[in-house]
Amino acid sequence: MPVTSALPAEDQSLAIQVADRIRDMLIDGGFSPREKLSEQQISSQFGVSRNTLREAFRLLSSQGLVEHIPNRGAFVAAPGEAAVLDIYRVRQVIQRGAVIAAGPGHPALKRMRELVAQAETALDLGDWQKVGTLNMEFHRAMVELCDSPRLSAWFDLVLAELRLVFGQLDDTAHLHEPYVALNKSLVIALEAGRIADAVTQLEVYLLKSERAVLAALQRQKGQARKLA
Amino acid sequence: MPVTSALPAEDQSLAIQVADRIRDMLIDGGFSPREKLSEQQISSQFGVSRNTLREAFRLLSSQGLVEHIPNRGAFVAAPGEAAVLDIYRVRQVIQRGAVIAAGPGHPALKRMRELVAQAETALDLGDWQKVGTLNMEFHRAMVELCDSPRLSAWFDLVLAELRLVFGQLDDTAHLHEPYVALNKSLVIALEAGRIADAVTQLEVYLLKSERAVLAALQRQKGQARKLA
DNA sequence: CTATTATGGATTGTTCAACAATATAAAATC
DNA sequence: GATTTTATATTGTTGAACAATCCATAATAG
Repeated sequence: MPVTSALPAEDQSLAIQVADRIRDMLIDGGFSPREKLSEQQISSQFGVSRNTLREAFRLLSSQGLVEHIPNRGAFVAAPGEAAVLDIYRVRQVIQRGAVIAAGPGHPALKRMRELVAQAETALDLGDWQKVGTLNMEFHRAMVELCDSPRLSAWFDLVLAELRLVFGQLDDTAHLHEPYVALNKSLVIALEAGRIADAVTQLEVYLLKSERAVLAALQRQKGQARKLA
Repeated sequence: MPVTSALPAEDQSLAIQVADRIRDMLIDGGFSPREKLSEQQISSQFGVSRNTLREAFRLLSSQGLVEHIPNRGAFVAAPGEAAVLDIYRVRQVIQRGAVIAAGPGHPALKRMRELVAQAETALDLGDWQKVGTLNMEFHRAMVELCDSPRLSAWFDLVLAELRLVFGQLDDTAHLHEPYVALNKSLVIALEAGRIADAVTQLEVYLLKSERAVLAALQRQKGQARKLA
């Protein structure tokens, strides 16, 4: 699930390798939401120099995964409601474009079908983690319908940011569960060439998903307040 | 015309300031297309250290304006046909989304109208340079119809890359000339709420523009061959 | 006791100098 | 003339240093 540079990690700049590793840790909760990323600590932890680490921070900051405050340092980004609203606005535009661009025999479409199937089995097994990743993969594949490397690459970044939001939540377990069926229905519509139908379904999907994420975020905020 | 960080250049990290300056030079032709950007030379030229310059390169490289080849250094990106095709595919998706999202009283719409008016006067004066910038501003404003900071910011980067293509061309003079009228027509359709009409016009616009750019790029390639 | 102002310590921002690793150019060999 | 070898320059990365800035604590004034 790139976001991370495609190359085999070797013969890539150290800074990029480090950025990839940190990104992974950010996404699967290796850091706390607003945690400060100390240059000294992390550079020694990763065994690289401060300069190299700073290059990595620059990348992550330009991707919205860490917030860089001048003279204060780098912090784990904690996207709030505004960010979620914005991200779903982006998804609305781009994924609608993807659905409209969907040709019937497109390879990405086949991949979407496969991913739905895998998600269904994962759902039966109760492997929520996997359902989540597969759902993300599904939407990544959808954007590939556009056949635009730039669009796909950037959408990856947006999804990474969204995953950062998920990381802030406690009860991510059933967050993706209701959507497997919707995804399947969407694929069927696309394969049948019922574009207008698919667009409607997508809009419904995104709206539902957005609300669920916002609600979960609200709950989280409430709990955080209680603790303080 | 941001792409460049919004802040007043002061109290921003030096690396970002440098990146902004280099970006400006890249866009208005301060460097040749495939020119090598020597760390030593440029760092001394800008009066910053190599480390700081490298941070700037990382940013520009992640924005597609310079190509970073491991152990070889940074080069001015020279987007080719593939990049142009991709960029226009992106524009198709995003700007179509923008037009669809256009509410009648949206401030961005007002700005679009103003920009068209300014472009018309610039056209009369034969100020091609200005016509070009205003055209870019027009499309930037169009994307603001989405009310999405992320989308706008990223679209800026894509436009910057496109401007880099223009920088490779010799005869950019009349490249934007035919489009002022189309822009005006588009605004009128939007203000009248004729969305479907506007979408069609946009598609026509983008197709024409894409073809013109590709043709100019082809010519350029031919000339380059002749010289070699 | 509260509010404000010093003060000291820690972290970031930036530079410099060094060295290893890699690529480019030139020279030497066949 | 083609290939290998040698030299040279450039990048990749590190470590140490210092100025600038922030933060928390202590000192001071009211």
